[in-house]
Amino acid sequence: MTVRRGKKRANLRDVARAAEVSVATVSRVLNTPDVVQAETRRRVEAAMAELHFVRSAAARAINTGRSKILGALIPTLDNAIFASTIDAIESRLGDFGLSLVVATTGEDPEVEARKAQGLLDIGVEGLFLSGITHHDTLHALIEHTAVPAVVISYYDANYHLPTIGYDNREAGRIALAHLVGLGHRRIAVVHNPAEHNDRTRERLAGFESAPADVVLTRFESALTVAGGARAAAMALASGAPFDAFLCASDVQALGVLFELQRAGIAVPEAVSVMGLHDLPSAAVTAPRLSTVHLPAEEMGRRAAEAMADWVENEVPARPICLPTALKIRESTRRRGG
Amino acid sequence: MTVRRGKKRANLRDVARAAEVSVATVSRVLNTPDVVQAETRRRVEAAMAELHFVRSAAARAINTGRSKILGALIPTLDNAIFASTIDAIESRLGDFGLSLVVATTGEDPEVEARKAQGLLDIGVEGLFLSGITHHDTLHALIEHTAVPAVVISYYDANYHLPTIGYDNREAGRIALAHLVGLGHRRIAVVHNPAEHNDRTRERLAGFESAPADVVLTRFESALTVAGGARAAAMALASGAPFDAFLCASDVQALGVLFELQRAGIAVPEAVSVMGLHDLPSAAVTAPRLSTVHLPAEEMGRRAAEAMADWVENEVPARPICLPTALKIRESTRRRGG
DNA sequence: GTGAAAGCGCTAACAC
DNA sequence: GTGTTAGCGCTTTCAC
Repeated sequence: MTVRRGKKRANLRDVARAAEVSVATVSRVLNTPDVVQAETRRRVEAAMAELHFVRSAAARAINTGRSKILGALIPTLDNAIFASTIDAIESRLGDFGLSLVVATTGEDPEVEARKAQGLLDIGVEGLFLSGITHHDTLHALIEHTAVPAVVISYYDANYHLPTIGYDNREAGRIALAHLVGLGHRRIAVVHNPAEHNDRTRERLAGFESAPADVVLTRFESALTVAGGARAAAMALASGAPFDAFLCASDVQALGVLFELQRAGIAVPEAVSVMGLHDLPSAAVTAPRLSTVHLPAEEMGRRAAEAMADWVENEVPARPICLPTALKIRESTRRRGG
Repeated sequence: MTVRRGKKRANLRDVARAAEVSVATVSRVLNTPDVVQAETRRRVEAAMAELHFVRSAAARAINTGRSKILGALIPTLDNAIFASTIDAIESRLGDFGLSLVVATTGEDPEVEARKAQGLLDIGVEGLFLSGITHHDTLHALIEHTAVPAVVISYYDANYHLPTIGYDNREAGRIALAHLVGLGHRRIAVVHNPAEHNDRTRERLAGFESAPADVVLTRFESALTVAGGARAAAMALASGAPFDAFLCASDVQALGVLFELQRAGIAVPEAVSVMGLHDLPSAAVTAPRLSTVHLPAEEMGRRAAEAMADWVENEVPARPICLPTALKIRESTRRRGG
């Protein structure tokens, strides 16, 4: 069934007829205007305006083999973590005339594989993936369709797909080292479930670089502000004394900050709190959050550029490792200092 | 598995040839499987699997006139405000086999109009718009193309496009009334620029419902946590005494909370802080934020459903006004109480 | 139940 | 510079 909404819209032939030229000429003013005589072009443009002509993306795509649409698979949008990256990807892609459709996976590999199929069904030319942990089906899909795919938020030069991100383990190490350097020994580690999340797994591995006299106690909860608060409450309820809270993400660190304040525990006087990510709001909390900066925005931009180069010029993306940086603010202090 | 030579992927004809049937039959097993004889269908399905057949969305779209893609124009993704709504839209749309491509406008009407054109160029079947303030070009575009468009985050039954949202002015009124009912008279209003933002404008209008003896002083800054903090700092620096901070959005309220804490001003003992939106984290702050709940998620769901009904069954969306609700938590208290 | 064939709206040779 | 025309991959009558 062909759906006709209101007045059927004008097509190339209609414009050609109105401008008294051939469809080829109309197509030319659309694609290579400078090759058309000025006067002819003017007539065609007038006709297009008159008829409110909008070229059919589908027909265009079927001929060029290009949809100009890319797909991104991310765990969730409802969380500041991916927002700035997606924002950067979308914005940079726009500079190349490319669009982005984002699909959320809820961190479920099966959902991810299913949505990837859906993305391919609508004709995306390339895929942005988060991390390297994926369902076999997705891997097979990428291999069979040979669709350009780049991994973000993770760096591993040896992965079979190009990774454009940062070294999560190193970031974890830096955060841990900062705390240890401050003399903290009894550390509460707050993190989200790592089962399907390799970024978290790597950060936790980085935390494990602690010297033998440092005691790490893990508290796991959801990757939300509320989750962080809950984890802090669990740590407090455990009765164990902690010098510092080390969070696998700023989002949870925010929750930890709130919960400690609620409990009347002064940060950083009584306990230090360390984040990891450097969300925009991390610089504004009270106290301002010490954290490890992750170049989320630049990563998005670089990933978009690499993808554009891939789909436009057939240059496959290459791994990029972006540097992270320690941000010492107010939420961490020398033990007993 | 047969590896195809060249980069060309299998098409209907290839599958038909492999299964020794006609393209029509292959098309049938794709669209109306039950009308095909079981054995034939089995052969076709085997051939499709063997060739890793993926039907071309473009070719499909050109025939059906349907792209199954919708577009959303939102100010930004880098801000919790739209995230849950977009998340809900995307998710609900998925239930109807529809995809979403989101474009960010940075709250610039010209950018919005340009991106809307871009969305139409890639063939979206419908548009989600934020608020009712748009560039003339966009209005003209919507009228000429007759593309289904629904407005979210706003409610106005008389607007020429269906609005699915809430009454921002009423929400503002509720927030203000709560503060006034608590005995507050000197109120610092923290808000983002309202120039291109009718939601904000309406909320401010709601604030103006204050009795004559209430004094409202406005502090404008960016719609971010940092912006809220900055506005609070300005209010504090002004030297004027305030009973309460009334924020046009929770995002800014978070910043206000942080700044007040930094300044050593107890909330709600010394001053009340009122938000508007009820972000997930509002329930976790210290103190927990009193606010007016905006049904962001339900709005996204309802908007998606209305849009699906529109593009699938040609029933135009109708305005929906979702109720807001006062959430009294810990950040507001009776004056001197 | 299945096949043949006519398009859908556009691009890209190739001709003039 | 411009026109003619053959497809692109699929859906959809309409025969059989």
